[in-house]
Amino acid sequence: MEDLETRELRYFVAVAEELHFGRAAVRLGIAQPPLSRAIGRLERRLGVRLLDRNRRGVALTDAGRVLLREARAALDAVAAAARRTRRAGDPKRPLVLASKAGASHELLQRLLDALASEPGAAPVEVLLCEVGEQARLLRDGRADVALMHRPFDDLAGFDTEDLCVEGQVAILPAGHPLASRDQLTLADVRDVPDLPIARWPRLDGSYPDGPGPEVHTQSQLAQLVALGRTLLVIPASSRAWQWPEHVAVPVVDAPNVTTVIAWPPSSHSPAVASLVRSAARLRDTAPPSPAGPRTTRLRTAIAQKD
Amino acid sequence: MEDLETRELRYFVAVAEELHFGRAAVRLGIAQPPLSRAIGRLERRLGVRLLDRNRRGVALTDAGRVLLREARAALDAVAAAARRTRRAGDPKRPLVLASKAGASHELLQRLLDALASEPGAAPVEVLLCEVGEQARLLRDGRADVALMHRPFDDLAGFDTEDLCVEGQVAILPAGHPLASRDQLTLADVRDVPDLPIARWPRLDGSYPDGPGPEVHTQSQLAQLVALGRTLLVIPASSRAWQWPEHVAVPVVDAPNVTTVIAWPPSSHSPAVASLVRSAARLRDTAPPSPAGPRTTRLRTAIAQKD
DNA sequence: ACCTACTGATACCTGCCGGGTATCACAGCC
DNA sequence: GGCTGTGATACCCGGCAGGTATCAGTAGGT
Repeated sequence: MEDLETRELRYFVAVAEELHFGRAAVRLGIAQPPLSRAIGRLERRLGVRLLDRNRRGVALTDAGRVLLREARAALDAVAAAARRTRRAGDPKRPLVLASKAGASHELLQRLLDALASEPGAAPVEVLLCEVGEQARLLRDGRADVALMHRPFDDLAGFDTEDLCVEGQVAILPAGHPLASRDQLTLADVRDVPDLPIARWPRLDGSYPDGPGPEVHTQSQLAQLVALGRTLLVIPASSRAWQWPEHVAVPVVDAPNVTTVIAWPPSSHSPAVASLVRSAARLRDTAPPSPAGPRTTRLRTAIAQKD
Repeated sequence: MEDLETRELRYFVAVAEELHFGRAAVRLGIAQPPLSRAIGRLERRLGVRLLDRNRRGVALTDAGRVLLREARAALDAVAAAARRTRRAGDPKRPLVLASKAGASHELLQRLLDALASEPGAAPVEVLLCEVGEQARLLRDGRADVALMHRPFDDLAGFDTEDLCVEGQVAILPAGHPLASRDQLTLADVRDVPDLPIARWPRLDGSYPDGPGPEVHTQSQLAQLVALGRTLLVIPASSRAWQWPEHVAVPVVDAPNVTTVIAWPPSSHSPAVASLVRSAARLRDTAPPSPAGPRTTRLRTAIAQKD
């Protein structure tokens, strides 16, 4: 019943992701036989079958799926331990704040300004990342704190503080008929035949079925909109998407999006606590649009550049 | 930069807790020299000094304190991975529900009754534990779901759903003057000279200073109250404490206590989700105290399956 | 049916590293 | 100064991780 080693977990994750011992071994930089042995020993020690080795390839069992999820979390925790310890030893470590590239730009700007003007605040390093990447950065210790968006991002396992609430806009190619409307509903933008919703890859890299184009970066998507191939519904403050060729139209019945500041619950760092306090103070004293209370709806119709 | 092994983390935690290489080695069942080497290698790999080896013993550095906290979390995550995987392989595994012994007894009773009468529900095993133990049981995979109490328990890192809100009562020895009152305030019960508040051990086993008796189990404390040596302020539904020699008097200005059902955010198990749904349904249909203030927030955000 | 290609499992060897014993170096303390 | 107790160092040994070579089963092409 002695507990698992991280090496075994890494090996299992590699095999479970590749579903192929040979490729997994290459990825791990070892030969295939030791990998087979390690997985076999893991199954023996856990007393559970993790993989179905059928004809031509490998499939995960139910227990294997559980271990894949748990092992990823455990490996993240181990990596976070190493990273946070290294950074704790660095006397003038900056705090790392992760934010989705292009999202909540004004909020981030004001937050950084406020921190810069505060005398005792620790320096902050900003890490701009792709959609959904913040959670992993927080979990494995590469970031100390992150700006995330409810209900889009998975906030499970983090402590959070709401910062602001805003509506959503549809981003359309400028020439499209819908672009001339001054407001839309979800029904209007759902199933527009010539503007199918784009598809993002799943964790395993595969794409869901559907008519829309396949994308994996924000720039791709923004360009596809400009080309008149798809449309988006995003929070009003997202800036990276909005090209001159785009038109933003408020979607009145889309669910509101809350920008939150999130941090790992294990964090007892005073620097993180003080950053969160600064962010909350910012929210309470300087609402982004005048006359708004804490939950200001910033539905400012985005000015079309020129 | 290759990542840490769980063995190294276990070794470090042992040393950090014992603050003594020899004793830590005994606890780990190895000799002292390999332990020194392992810690030394860990420090070299992390590039950080973890321990101050001064004259006569060892002290943690700041980085060491960070690693101690992170390593415990990581080891829990690894242990949870093993436990949950084993249980996933067991076809007729019961769900494990952890609850503080003696707390929320009626709620627990009704929950179990409701589950027993539900046709498709998985069997539930109840794990009664000491104060504050639920969080660790959830974190390291020994429990799937737990009843916890805000603001007493640390809910950081778990998903929760509120179940009920209740006031608090003071538990007094029957003969005491205060016991004849029909209600009290916090000012009444604070600093009663002959009934000082009891002291619980900290994580490291030491006790805070103060006049009250030292306790580490609920039964001890209940008996001390019966003996007229201390008093308690606890949620009204806590039953384990209430002996015939006790009198419970409502404390009108004590903060309300919310009983919540909590589960690890990684849990995508449909069995856990259905149990939480049952608990929420129970709350919404059969309030524990008629006309009592209760929260009817149904925020079913349970992730469904993998 | 054959052969072939490709899969993961097995056999066996080797070198490294984790763990053991013996000892050292250093500090406090009678 | 010796004594005691600490962690570090030196050195040896055995087990296990990792390598190569090979086997074994299955799908597919002919």
